[in-house]
Amino acid sequence: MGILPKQAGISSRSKESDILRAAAHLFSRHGYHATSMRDIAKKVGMLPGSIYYHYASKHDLLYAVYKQGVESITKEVEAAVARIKDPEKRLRAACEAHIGMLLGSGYFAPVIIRVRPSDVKEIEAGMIALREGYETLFRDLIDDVDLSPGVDASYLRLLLFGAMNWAQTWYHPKGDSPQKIIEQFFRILFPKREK
Amino acid sequence: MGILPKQAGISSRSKESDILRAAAHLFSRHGYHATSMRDIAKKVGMLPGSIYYHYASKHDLLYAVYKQGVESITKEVEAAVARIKDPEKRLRAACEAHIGMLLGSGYFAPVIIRVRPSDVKEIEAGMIALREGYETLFRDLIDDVDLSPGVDASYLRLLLFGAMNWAQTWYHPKGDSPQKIIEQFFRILFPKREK
DNA sequence: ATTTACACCAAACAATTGTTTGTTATATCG
DNA sequence: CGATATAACAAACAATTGTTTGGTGTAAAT
Repeated sequence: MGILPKQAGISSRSKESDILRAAAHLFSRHGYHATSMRDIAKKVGMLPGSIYYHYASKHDLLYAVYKQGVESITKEVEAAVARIKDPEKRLRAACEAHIGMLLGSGYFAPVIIRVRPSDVKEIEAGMIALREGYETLFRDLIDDVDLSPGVDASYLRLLLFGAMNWAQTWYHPKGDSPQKIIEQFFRILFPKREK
Repeated sequence: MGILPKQAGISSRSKESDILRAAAHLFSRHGYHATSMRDIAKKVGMLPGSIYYHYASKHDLLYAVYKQGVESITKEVEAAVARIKDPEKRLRAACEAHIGMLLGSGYFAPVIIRVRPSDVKEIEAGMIALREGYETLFRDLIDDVDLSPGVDASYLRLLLFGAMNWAQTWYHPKGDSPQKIIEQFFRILFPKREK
């Protein structure tokens, strides 16, 4: 014991990442409770019990997916914000990245919206912690924006978050793109005076 | 041990409405798949199989709950809007009613947000139809409002709906009241010029 | 060549799921 | 009263759930 597992070559010796991807796909599409371990195993092409070699339980697997979802969307938002100075443009770039991750082709980020922490009590606290860490990003971004008098920053964040996250329920790839959606939202929230 | 005394008289004719209420409560709190027929039966104080005397299946029961949820929130919104002439005030009253029903003490309306049509394919079409009928209400209300140039009415509706519905995930009774929430939202969306 | 650790298979486990069947108690009505 | 409809119980059903256990093949390490 004590020897770290050798990473032998690049070959796909383990299906761990496939399991994670398949789980993310199914969790994001059908939710946690409507997805069975057999569904996941079938998608990967292995037997249900084999998943337990990599993950101790179903909610452990969800937590791994959820964590990767938060990390990926965090990374994307931070990258989008970098190099931009103007606070409002920073917020807008962050929103474009956020909604892009939620509505895009990836499967991990959508899970953090689709699956509610209260759905899985065993890991509820952990999910909330991850989600709050991510939301802090937006808290900071909004704090830097010059808001109209009387506008509460917290409520602006909740409004914006709600609008974006809810898009998951009505968005269709054939409709407007995520960027177009944010453009429309910002046209409403930050109207530019005629020049 | 208690053999319940037979209650002669008007009171307990049928437990159908109790079933509906219990189902609404559990569906709104835990979602559809995380709620079992046994959970519902237990809450009502009857055996699981007895539910099937009143409802043919679990998704039939959900549909009944969902329908009553839509009907109740529709009724409340229409009542709130009546007698008000000013389009913006009408929209605001509607929103207050909407979010009041979602965050209030009732259990039916929250179900239409908590349970997604895609969660239950057997009744997906029916749920979508009900939901769209309700959203038409807001479509009409927003159409009457004088919007800033460049603001798309559809996107305003989606933004508003998203913000309100998402409140279900962060609202806490100890925090601001539903009315206060709408006040903040409207302060952001419809800023009043200084007079 | 033998051992060892890895990654999975094969099969079962107990528990829970939605649902069905047959029966029974009660209230209403002719 | 007896007949009938209502509304529930009691018990089981087959299927599915998350999970466990022991075995197996393979590739690397000794």
